[in-house]
Amino acid sequence: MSIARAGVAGSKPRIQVTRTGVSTARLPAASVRLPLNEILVGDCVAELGKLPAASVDLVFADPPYNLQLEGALSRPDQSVVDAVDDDWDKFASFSEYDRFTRDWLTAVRRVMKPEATIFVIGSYHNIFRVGTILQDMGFWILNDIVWRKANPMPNFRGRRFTNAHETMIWAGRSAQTKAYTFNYETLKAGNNDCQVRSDWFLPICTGAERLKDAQGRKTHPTQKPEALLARIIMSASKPGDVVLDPFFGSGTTGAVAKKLGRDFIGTERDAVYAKAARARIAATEPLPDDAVNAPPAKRSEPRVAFASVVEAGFISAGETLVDDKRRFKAVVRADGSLLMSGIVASIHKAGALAQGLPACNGWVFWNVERNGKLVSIDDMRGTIRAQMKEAAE
Amino acid sequence: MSIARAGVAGSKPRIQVTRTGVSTARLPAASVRLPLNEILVGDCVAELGKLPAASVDLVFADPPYNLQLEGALSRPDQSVVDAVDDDWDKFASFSEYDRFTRDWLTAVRRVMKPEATIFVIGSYHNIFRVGTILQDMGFWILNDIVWRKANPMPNFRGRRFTNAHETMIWAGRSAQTKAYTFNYETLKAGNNDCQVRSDWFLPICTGAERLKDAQGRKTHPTQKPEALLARIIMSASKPGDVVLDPFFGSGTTGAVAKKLGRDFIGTERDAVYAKAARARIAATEPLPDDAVNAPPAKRSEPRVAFASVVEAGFISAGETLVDDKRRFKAVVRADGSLLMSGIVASIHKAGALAQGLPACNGWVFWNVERNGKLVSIDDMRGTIRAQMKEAAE
DNA sequence: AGCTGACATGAATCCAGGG
DNA sequence: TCCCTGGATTCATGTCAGC
Repeated sequence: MSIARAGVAGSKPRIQVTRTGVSTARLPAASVRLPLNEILVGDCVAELGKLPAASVDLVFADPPYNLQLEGALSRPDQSVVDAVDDDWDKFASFSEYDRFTRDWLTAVRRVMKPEATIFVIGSYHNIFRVGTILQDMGFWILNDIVWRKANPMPNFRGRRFTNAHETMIWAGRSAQTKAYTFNYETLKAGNNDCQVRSDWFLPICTGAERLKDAQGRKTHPTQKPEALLARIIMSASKPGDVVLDPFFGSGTTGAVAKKLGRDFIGTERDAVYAKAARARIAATEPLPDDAVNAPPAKRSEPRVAFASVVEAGFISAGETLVDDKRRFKAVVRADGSLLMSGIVASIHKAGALAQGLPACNGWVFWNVERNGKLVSIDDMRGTIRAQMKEAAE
Repeated sequence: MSIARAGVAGSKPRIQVTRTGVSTARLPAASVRLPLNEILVGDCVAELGKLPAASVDLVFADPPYNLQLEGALSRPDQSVVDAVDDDWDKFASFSEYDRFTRDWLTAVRRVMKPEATIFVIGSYHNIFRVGTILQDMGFWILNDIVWRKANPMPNFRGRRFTNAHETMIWAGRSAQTKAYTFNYETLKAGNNDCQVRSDWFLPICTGAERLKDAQGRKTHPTQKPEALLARIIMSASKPGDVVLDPFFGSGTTGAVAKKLGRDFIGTERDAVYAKAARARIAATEPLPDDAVNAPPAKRSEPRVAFASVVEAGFISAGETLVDDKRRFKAVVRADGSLLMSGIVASIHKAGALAQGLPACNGWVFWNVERNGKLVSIDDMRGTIRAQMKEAAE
C-alpha cells in the first residue's frame, strides 16, 4: 500500500528495467526499495520476507508438483524416459507438501497488493492440494484454466488416458479483490471477437526456446513455454506492473515480462538455474510498445474422432456402416470403434481390412443409410469440425 | 466378493435388467442380495450402508457443490481485515463441505470392489477439495479429465475467462488397485487409432435429451449429457459390471448403463428426481450386443508357451529362427528354448540379447523360413490360441 | 537448397502373474 | 511378500545426417 513506486500509480506507467539479471543484493526488511528485475537466490519464503508488503501486481507460481515417481519408465522402443527425479520435487508425505504450500502461499500473499491476482500451475499430483489451501487461506478463485498440450508425452503402457494437460488456478488475493486487472476487451479482440475460454491449447517448450547447457542437456526439467506466460501476463497485468515468480527456475516469467514491458521479481533456490535465467533475460529484448501481442497459436484442421460422430448423435451405436457399393458392412459400437466379422477395429483399419489393402481413409470409405440414400460419414465430420473451430483453440 | 451374480463370471456376460426403476426396497444390512437396477431413495451414506461391501465395479459421482458453499461465499466480510480471522471464518464452512465429502466417499469406498475405480465430476468450487480428500483417504488418482464444453455459458460480465470446462477425477480404490478395467484398445480404435487424451470435447445436455416436467421446466438443474457417461462407462467397465451413482439425480448414469449392458445402483435423496429417473430408464432400450461387447483385448489373451509351438509341430527342434532382416539367428531346442552363440535362453531373452536391449518380445522378433519366405512365430501362436478357444467351448 | 527418413524426447504417480 | 519373467506398449515435434 505505502510502497508506491514512481511511475506505477499513474495511468501511463513507465517501464523500469534496472540492471536486469545482475544483482543478487539482499535487502533489509525496512527498505522501501523493490528489487525490480532481479533474481533473489534463496528460499522464496525467506527472500519474500525481505520485501515490503503489498508490492506486486501479479504472481505466477510453478511450484514443485510432488510427482511421487517410482522406478523407471521405458518407451516401447526400450528407451528410458528422462523423468523429473530432482530432490526439490521430493516430499515425505502429503501433509509435508501441504505445509510447504501453505508457507510459500503465505509469504506470497503478504507481498501481493490488495487487487493483485495469482496464477498457480500444477498437475493432478498437487493441484488439488494447492486449490484447497488457496481456498482455506481466503484467496478467491476466479477461474481454473486448463493448458491443453499440443504435444504431450503419450501413455506408453496403455493403462490410462494420455496425461495431456496441466491445470492453472487463477485467484484473487481475497474475496474482496474486485478491481483486479483483466484485459477483457483486448483478449476478445485477439480471439476472433470471441471471449477467451478456460481451456488453452499450446505446445510444450521444445526446440530453440528450450534452454540447454554446454553439453546439450536441458537446463531445467520443466521449463514452461513463453506463449503460456505471455497469455497470463497479457491477460492479468498492465504494462509497468510488477510480476512475481517465487519459483523462477529457467526464467520464463522474467523473459516474457521484459518482452511485454512489465517488471519482474524472481526468487530461486538453485544458483545454477538463476544464472541461466539471468543470461536468458539479458539476451531478451523488450517488444516495441505497439507489438505487444501473444504469439499466434498454430492452427490446422482439428482432428475429429469417429467416437465424436456417435457422441454428437449423427450415428447411433448399433447402426451399420457400408461402403459405396454396399459390398462391406460394419456395426458401429458405442465407443466409436467398428465391429466387422468378429473383429473390433477403427474406421480406417476396418476399411483396410475389408478391401485387403494396407491402409484406408475410413472417413471417405464408410457411409450410413438415410432414407434409402447413402450419407458419407465425412460430411458429419465437417459439421463437427465447424463446431470445434468455434471453441477456439 | 461373495456377491456373485449369475451370468457375469462367464466369458459371455448376459445382460440382466431386473425390474428397472420400479423398486425402492430397503435392504437389511445382513442381506447379500444386491438391489440391481434400482434407485434407493434416501441419503447415500445411509442407503449405501445397507449394501454389502466390495460389490460394485465402477462409481460415477456428481456431488452437489453450490448450496453448501453458498453461505460462506456470499457472506460479506466487513468485519476484520486480519487474514487469520478471515481464514477461520472460511474454514468453518469449507470444513462442513469437506466433512460431507469425506462421509459419502467413505460410504462409497466400502462398497467398491478392490479393483474398482471412481469418477467424480466437479468445478473449481469443489473439485480441489474432492481431490485432496480422495488422496488423503488413500484413493489413487489415475487421471484428471477435462470435459471441454462445446457450448458453455458465456461470462456475461466480462470479468473472467469463459468457464468452459468441468473437471473429473478418475481414481482407483487404493494405490494397490492395479487390475482395474480400462478398455484401451477399443477406445483407441474409436479415436483414429490414437490413444484417448485427458481432455474430452463434448456438448452440454440440451434439446430432446434434457428432461422436462409437465410445465416444460427442466427437471434437474445439472443433468449430465449421456455422451459423457457413455465415455466413462465404455472406458472403465465391462458388460455386466455394476455401476454405482450415489447422486443419481435425473438418472443419466442409469440410462447409459442400461443402454450399454451394465447394471446400475443409484441412490437419490429427492423422490421427484428418482421418479423422473425411473421413467426415463424404463423408456430406455439396451443397445444390441454388437454395439457394446468386445472381443478380449490383446493383453488378456491366454499365454502360450513357445514350447507348445514346437510340440504342436509348427517348428521342429533343430530348426533355425531369424529376425526380420536375417541379421541374427538361433537354433530351436526341443524344450522350447533357443541356442544362440552358445547361450541357451527364452525367445524373449535371446531377442533382447541379440539386439543389446533390456527386453524384447520374442514372438514378434523371431521368424522361421518356409519356402524362402519368413513366417512369424507370432502367427503360429495365433493358430494355437484359436485352437485353445475351440477346445474351451 | 531442399527433401526424406531415422532418431530423439517431453512434469509420468504407466504390467501381470507365477513361484 | 518379494522376485523373476513373459511380453505388451507411443504421439507430436524437432534435429540431423544423407542424398
